[in-house]
Amino acid sequence: MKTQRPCSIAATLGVIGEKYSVLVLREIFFGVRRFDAIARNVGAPRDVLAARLRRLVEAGVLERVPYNERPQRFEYRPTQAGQDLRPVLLTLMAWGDRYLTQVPPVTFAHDCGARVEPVVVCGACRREVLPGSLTPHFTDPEWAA
Amino acid sequence: MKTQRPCSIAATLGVIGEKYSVLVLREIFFGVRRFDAIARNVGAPRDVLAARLRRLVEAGVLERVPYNERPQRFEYRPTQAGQDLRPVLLTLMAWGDRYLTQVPPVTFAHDCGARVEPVVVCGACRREVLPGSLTPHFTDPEWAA
DNA sequence: GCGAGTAGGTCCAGTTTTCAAACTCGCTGG
DNA sequence: CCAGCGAGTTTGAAAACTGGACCTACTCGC
Repeated sequence: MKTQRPCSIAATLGVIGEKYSVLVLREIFFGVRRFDAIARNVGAPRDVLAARLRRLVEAGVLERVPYNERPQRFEYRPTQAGQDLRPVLLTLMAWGDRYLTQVPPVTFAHDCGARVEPVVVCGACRREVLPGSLTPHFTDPEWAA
Repeated sequence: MKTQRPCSIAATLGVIGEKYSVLVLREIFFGVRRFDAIARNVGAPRDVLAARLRRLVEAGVLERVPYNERPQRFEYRPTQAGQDLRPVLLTLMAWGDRYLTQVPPVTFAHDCGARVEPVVVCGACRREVLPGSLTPHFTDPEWAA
């Protein structure tokens, strides 16, 4: 690949950026853990799904654990790193709900009773991160914007 | 494409899920607005970049506005819908910073003075959305997990 | 006026991915 | 014995991506 700006967004996309990877994670978060069920729900070709699962396991996002000996059968579970991708899926879902659908196909109820509308806040001050409120700082000045 | 679960995540990926689309948005958020500069920074082939920009404009995420007549020159600006994708990029970046890099290549200072560590909270109760705290509800029972 | 440079693309041929369907392997249940 | 399931692998054709060359329309320095 050509040279590109060093960036954690690009790095993350190197793990979950290929087609279907995020949808696989969605199924995992819904509790779907078996190859055939994931294939059905995401609509991916089986060879592509096999490749994505391998990649996600290799990257430490999923774990491949046997649930049956003879014949050997495996299921896929999220690791802690996998769990920590949940915010990414929630923000993707929130945007789609707002701009692409009339009726959200899936909603989440939060513990507090409300339907979850995820909001991204600054971990320090707990206020919402608004467009103008951020100043980037580049570690490598060669790539400063 | 095969049938797949109806889902706002998939819908959103239909807009920004192709290779380079998210990196284009990253550049836009850094304030980079011109074709050549975006091409350099994301490392995409120029024809692919042209296709991505067309798609993002068509989807209402970016606007193509002239900044020069004779010769006609255009720049790309985020719409409100585009701005609202910022949380997606922030959560992607946060995950990469945590799991894939030692030194974050880019950090953001928030208005409050702190380095931003984005946290996703429930819009209603303002508490962090934790793994076990969500219950999915499916509009179409055929696709319930 | 002439060549070089800039900006925003398009076009091309070669490589890589993706696709849908068919097939394999090891079992289980009737 | 035969059918079926689960988890993949194989196959051959279609689609997407790749890096680079090229095109158009200017502007600048000489």
